[in-house]
Amino acid sequence: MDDVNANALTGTLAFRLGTLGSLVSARFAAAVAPLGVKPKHVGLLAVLSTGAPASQQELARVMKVVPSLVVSLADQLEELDAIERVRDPEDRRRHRLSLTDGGRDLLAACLAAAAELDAELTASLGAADGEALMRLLGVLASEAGLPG
Amino acid sequence: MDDVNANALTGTLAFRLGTLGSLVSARFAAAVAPLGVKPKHVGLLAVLSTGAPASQQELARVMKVVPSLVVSLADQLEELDAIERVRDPEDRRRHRLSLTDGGRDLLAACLAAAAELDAELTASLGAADGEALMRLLGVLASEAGLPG
DNA sequence: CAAGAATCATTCGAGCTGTGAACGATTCTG
DNA sequence: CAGAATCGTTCACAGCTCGAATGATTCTTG
Repeated sequence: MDDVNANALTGTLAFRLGTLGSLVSARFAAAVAPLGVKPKHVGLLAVLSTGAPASQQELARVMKVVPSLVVSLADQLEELDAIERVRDPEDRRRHRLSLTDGGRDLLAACLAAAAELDAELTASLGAADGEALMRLLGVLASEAGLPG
Repeated sequence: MDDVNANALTGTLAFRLGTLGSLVSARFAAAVAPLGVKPKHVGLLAVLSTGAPASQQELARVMKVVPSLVVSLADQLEELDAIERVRDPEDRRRHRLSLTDGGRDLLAACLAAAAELDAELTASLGAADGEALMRLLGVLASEAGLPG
């Protein structure tokens, strides 16, 4: 009945990280979909929530995506009245993106969804193991040059 | 110079799992690309390496993908002489897929690549933490119904 | 100050993945 | 034996991301 299929691949750290990562990403995407956004949008909002308004180039660099992708993400977030996009008066090539109040609310809702997902994940682990996992992933992430 | 950007999202377990997962997946894909295969191919080979020849439906079910995707994966692996695809004499609708010797070699090479990637990952963690991470991810995976 | 190089945002086309719907062949059911 | 169900296959399609080309603006440099 159950598929107990452990093979040489599944015993690999890379495999477990990869499959769990894509599973968790899918679950997070499903959780924020009712809010009208996708994970990349949330990432953009989260970056904007720290510090001053940023140009799209900065966003692209921090998020490790191509600038043209930031355009469409920002378009859609602007459509939702979640961000404001104004020309930078000091350099009129740039756009200064900043969160609106609605954007802050939207981000908060997305973070709540992430927190709930975290709770579900750590529920099967226990508090101590949950924090241990956070710490280990943090080491790996910073080692890889990722935020965290 | 460095982007020290920790925001409310990056402190989330879901975010770290997601980003690390996609990073590791990309690295694994790059590692096996010279062998002419992609991660999904390796997954198929790995499933075939355990137990008897399987039908494509079984593969699709275990790998959690749609049967039509198994068709193209099997096509390409057959092209590489990594698997054999013969009609099941007992049910001539089915195909029985099995590894060839070359397929076993190919899988071994892919597993070696995965092991090397694992070594790189755990290098920054130390042996004890590396095993702890494996264990925690294993719990999460089996909790989620994934192989592992 | 003028001309060319560089930078920013935008648009557009392309590639790659994976999906779902239709189809023919085969087997099961009653 | 007739119809339903199953297997594999094909094909068109949507989603996501990237890269090149473009226009606007600013910087550089002679």
